[in-house]
Amino acid sequence: MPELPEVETIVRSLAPRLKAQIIRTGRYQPSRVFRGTFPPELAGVRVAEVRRYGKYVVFDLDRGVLAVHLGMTGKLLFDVPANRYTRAVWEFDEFSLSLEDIRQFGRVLWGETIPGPVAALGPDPLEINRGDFFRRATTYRTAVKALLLNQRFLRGMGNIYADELLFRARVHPERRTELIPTSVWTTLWREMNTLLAEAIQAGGSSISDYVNTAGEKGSFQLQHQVYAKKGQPCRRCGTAIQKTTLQQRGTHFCPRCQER
DNA sequence: AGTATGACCTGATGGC
DNA sequence: TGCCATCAGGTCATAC
Repeated sequence: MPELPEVETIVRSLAPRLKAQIIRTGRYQPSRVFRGTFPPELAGVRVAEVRRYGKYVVFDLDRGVLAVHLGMTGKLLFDVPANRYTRAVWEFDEFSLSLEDIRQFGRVLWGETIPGPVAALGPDPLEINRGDFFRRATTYRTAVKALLLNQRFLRGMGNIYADELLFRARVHPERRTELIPTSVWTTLWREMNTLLAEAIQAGGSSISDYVNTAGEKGSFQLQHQVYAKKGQPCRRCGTAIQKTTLQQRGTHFCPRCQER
């Protein structure tokens, strides 16, 4: 479910409440989310920081690091009753924090330092400069959308924002990276920054059921120009938006504005 | 080594 | 109403 702007929104609502709080209990329902390894006993351990790392919500504890990926359907919610999709509950003095995840594509990782799979991710899209973006991008030979979805290239872009970015930059999703000129990489970098900033500003995109920890929906879906707009007229040229499949992901674009 | 392809889960939706 | 196929914001293991 959540991509960078949604996770950023979640982290911003989690951090003020959790910072300096002490975990009293952690309870875990056996599920795929844990990949066979549960976190150790965390009772009495203090939360130092909560931050976003790509699409992960990272809890820096006084002892160890808890990293939560929400997958497609994961939610972190305060003070909700348990249900069949509750995978983890952390109790604090004044409130509880629950992880719900219907499809179990999310994951909970623990490490004494940042867990390996998290550390292996590429730079943050909002922190990388133009030169590094260009240098990293041009080391790959693939369809540009596949590059944007590759978390080792950059951490945090997902299907919605890849499609929206490529529309803004007027680049066809299947365009080969080795054929993209420097000027277009510059455009992609610039548009990526404004797109993600605007999406964060709007609290992310709520397509069906995404909500932040306060139960509030984001509103950036109102600003989508191609995602889930199949058949609707392009906002720039009026041509019907097309939907295809690329790497088994629904891919939306304007066939006129985004030529191969 | 880098890239493409199923696999993993459950629920919602749409066509017949 | 029921059944079946398809789709969904993501990664991961395996096959070329």
